[in-house]
Amino acid sequence: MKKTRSKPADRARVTLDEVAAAARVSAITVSRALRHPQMVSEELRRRIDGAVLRLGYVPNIAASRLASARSHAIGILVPTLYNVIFSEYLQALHEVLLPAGYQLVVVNSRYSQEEEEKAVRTLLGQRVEAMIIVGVNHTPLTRRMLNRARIPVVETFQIAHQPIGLNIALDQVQAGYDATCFLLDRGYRRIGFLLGQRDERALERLAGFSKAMAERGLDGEQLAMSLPCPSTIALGAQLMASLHERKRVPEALFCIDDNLALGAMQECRRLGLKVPEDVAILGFHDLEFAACASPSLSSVATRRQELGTLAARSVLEMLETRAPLRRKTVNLGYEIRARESTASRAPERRQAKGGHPRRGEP
Amino acid sequence: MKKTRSKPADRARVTLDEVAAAARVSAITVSRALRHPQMVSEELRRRIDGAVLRLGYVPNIAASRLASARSHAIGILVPTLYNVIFSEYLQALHEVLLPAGYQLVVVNSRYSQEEEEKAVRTLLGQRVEAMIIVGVNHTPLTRRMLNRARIPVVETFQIAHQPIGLNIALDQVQAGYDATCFLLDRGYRRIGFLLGQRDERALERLAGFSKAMAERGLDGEQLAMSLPCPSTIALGAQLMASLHERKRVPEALFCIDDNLALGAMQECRRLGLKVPEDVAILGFHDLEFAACASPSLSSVATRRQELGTLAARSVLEMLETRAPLRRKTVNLGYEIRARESTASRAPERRQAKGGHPRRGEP
DNA sequence: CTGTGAATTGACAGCGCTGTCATATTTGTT
DNA sequence: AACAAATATGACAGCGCTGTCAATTCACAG
Repeated sequence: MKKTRSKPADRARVTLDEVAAAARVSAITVSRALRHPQMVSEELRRRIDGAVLRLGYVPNIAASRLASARSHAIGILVPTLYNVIFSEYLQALHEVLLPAGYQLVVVNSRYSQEEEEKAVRTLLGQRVEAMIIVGVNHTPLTRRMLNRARIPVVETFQIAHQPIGLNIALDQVQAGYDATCFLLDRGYRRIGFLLGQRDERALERLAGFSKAMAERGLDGEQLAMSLPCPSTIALGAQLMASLHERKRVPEALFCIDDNLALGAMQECRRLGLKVPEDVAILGFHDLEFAACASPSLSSVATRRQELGTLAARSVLEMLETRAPLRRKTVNLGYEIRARESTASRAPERRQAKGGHPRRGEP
Repeated sequence: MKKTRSKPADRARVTLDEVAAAARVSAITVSRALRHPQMVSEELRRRIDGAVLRLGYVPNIAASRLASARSHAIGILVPTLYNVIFSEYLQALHEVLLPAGYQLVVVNSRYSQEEEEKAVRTLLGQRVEAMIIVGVNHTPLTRRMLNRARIPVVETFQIAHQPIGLNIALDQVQAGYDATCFLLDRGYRRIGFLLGQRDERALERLAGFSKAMAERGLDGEQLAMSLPCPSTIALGAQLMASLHERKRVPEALFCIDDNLALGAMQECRRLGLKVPEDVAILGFHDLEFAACASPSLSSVATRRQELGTLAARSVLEMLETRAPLRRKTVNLGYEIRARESTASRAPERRQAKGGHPRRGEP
């Protein structure tokens, strides 16, 4: 068989050629036997499989990618792995994309556009065949690279004003607005807002909150309280404690997510504050524990698994039809789930409309 | 410059050659300018950087890996992404390995040895330079592949009886045993055990629990209750509800992790059961919310970030010193944190029996 | 002006695999 | 029996980059 493969025990790295030699066939036949078994005769297939097993051959993916100009990889960009939201979303992506024969390359950008840019460069360098990204705000260079790559790009979780490709999202600003109105409609006026780090999605929800408050002549920004930490149950407790300490416990608390909400609720119990009588609490995302918390936690249910599933399916479709540049926004919406933690305050005084511009400040 | 690069607008994929042509230098110089800028004169570097930017060049990593026989990638295997434990662990790995110039390829095996085998094959195919794996039980083929690969291998989270390479862990059986003794020492006798899916680590802790119970002539297995689901707060609530329904609420409950514990605690509140008076509850892992729960949750603190950090640092060291085959077990231990949820039942009778030595510390 | 060594730059040959097309080999058809 | 069609296998080139080593340039001492 052609040029004898050299290296004696070079690297313990068995190559296709060596397998071919062992099976007394050509390299290309081994390649075929592995990728398209039905194209090779039973006899050779057995010989080849035997040699593969015996030698412990593992194909070199770099070589394969280079030769075939196909990476079978899809780039996934998330801000952090340390958040159930994205775990669920990733899970959904896995579920659709792996069975379809794609490999996922997951990178976290740690909430930084600069890291995102680096990650995009890396992923494109790997010649990923598509890219699914959380978020819509990128550096100019990131946008340029993505546009030039001519691969399917999906931006998720936020509505894009200028989508690069497909955009599958929920309207975070509107969700923040609606959730706030939900509280306002139930008679709450002094409404606080709790958040952890001020990432894009948090800021959009906050903007919605502020807008709703402003419309009633209330100052939202003033009542927002944050610490630059991942939003955890412990942080919720801490923020609540801090509110209490400063005697700024509001009538209702809109938390950036259910973790903060649950933490706040637990701290309330500790402080002897009743939920919802003393403080109503509204979360976001409707995480698994919201419904079973005690009192059960009102929340804004989002469909992040569907976000993932839909993003993945769309990518698959675009990859098949080779129509990468579809620009379109799909809004998956959300749903406010009223539970015990936000029972109505006053006997429905929502028609009082104009509202009192009473500032929430003590 | 040499052989004119062909393709007109072939794939919008700019190659090194094209950059080289644009900058009027040789390809190898461009390669150097990008990888070792200090080896190239100021003048050329500027020209090259300009061309790179202008053309939007992104290096083809497959080609680079093939040519250099270095992947700069490290394979990471976890059973699931949907568990904070592993998120924290991954975070730690990222923190050490990325700054060192390595790329992480994270694969989840979904708690299946078969999937793990496939994943190992994939990762070795990518010629990862090291492998960090959660768990110690693998298929024979997986073990063989890992042994043959001659790369640093680290198994984590469980003590390996036959480590492939390095083993960084805590003794899960011992932890389960000690935690159970902790409850027994506080006077609890009817102790239940709650778990979700029966993964390796859960089973080891359960084994420790059963052993401790058996030593006192109590039947542990009988009191274990599980459902094959990821262990979540909601599942904890569900299991607790089910226990209550069947009138099998024990004196104390050892939960496989803090999620189940918190869920159980919340359900207790709902059912009007007092913690710890009616049921004591002990969790595992000391997740972020344990200390701030109300009542605060006793738990067995594990050091999964350190697991990650240590694993990553060791890999780095092995990669540098090229001493891949070190076989060794490092036991990081654990610590039982007694909080409100397991106040002593009887007036301190723990010294009654000198008890079982061995704190978790190595 | 020449020699020396350091600093730059380039030529060349693959890395291990797959796409393409050519070459057997077998089977079926008239 | 002769040929077409289908099937199975192989030869070859090259994917885009980097390791190696040679060639060139330059500064400076002798």
